[in-house]
Amino acid sequence: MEKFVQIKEKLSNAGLKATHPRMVVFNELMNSKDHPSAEHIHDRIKTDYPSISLGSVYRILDVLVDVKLVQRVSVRSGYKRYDANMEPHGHIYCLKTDAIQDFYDSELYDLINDFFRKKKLKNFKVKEIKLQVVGEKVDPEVDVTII
Amino acid sequence: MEKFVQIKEKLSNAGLKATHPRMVVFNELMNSKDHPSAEHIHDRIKTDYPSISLGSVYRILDVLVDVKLVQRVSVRSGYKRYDANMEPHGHIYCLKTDAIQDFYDSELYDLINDFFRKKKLKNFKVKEIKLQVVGEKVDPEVDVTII
DNA sequence: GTACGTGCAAATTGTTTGCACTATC
DNA sequence: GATAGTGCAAACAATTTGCACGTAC
Repeated sequence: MEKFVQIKEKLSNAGLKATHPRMVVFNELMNSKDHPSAEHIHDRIKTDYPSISLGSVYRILDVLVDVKLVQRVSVRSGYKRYDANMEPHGHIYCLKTDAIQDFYDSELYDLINDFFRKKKLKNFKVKEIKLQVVGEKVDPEVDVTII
Repeated sequence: MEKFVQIKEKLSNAGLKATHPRMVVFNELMNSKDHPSAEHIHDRIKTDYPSISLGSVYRILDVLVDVKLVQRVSVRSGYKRYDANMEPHGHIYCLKTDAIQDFYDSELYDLINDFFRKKKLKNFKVKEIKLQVVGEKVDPEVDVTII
């Protein structure tokens, strides 16, 4: 699996065995920008790797989340969705299509971080600040863009 | 059910029949500040109203969300949680205890709203902006406070 | 009285787990 | 070769649904 060299390294660095199923799942998630669920990922990879089981996909996603190579995105939908992008960013969630799109804006992130640097939360250790913009795409086929 | 007069009115105004189960569920949620799940609510009200079924609690919460008397809060947990507070506010989520606490700060909300007034999202109609502060309580027994 | 809501139980959906086997280190 | 990971199927948990009965308007 020559094409998985970087992925292999990431897994090893995280202290995980670089197994074939893990590389395939992680690779698929890194190449997806639509924040798929475990079932989505399973569907997509089983063409190339038919023997992979859904249970393993669930287990693999759990360990990837544990070692912080991947994060979960929580939205209204009744299932968990995943994101291999670990840079600080927000999510745009479309109620109509259930689509989740990444949203970057360092200016806004600075604003929010500055805020939490001034106002402190007592009795709480902040790990992460999640920002979700909920609404509806006008044209469901097209991505949202920022002007 | 004299104590439910205001609730009765809210339901009627929303175009819903003011049934006993609906009033009991809505009342319970309004008196909870811990963002309970359907099962939590069912457990809490069945002392006073033993005949109520869990299925009905689910259905009632769904219609209350539909008419915007109640909102869903999405966090990591594997179940849906509800909030009868419809004022704009954020949520503090504790990874250790699974507790959700409301978080008000008009200054921060102004900041974020100003931001989205300037930078527009193309092809997207924003309905709501959700802010979630994820982390861990130091003392799990005590609420988080803002300084 | 009628249309909508409810209780109950069964069905569905998403996720987790136990166990025998396999592959990585 | 030891240990941790996988496939498979069964178990579980949260939520939804069909249907006969009940209740608000």
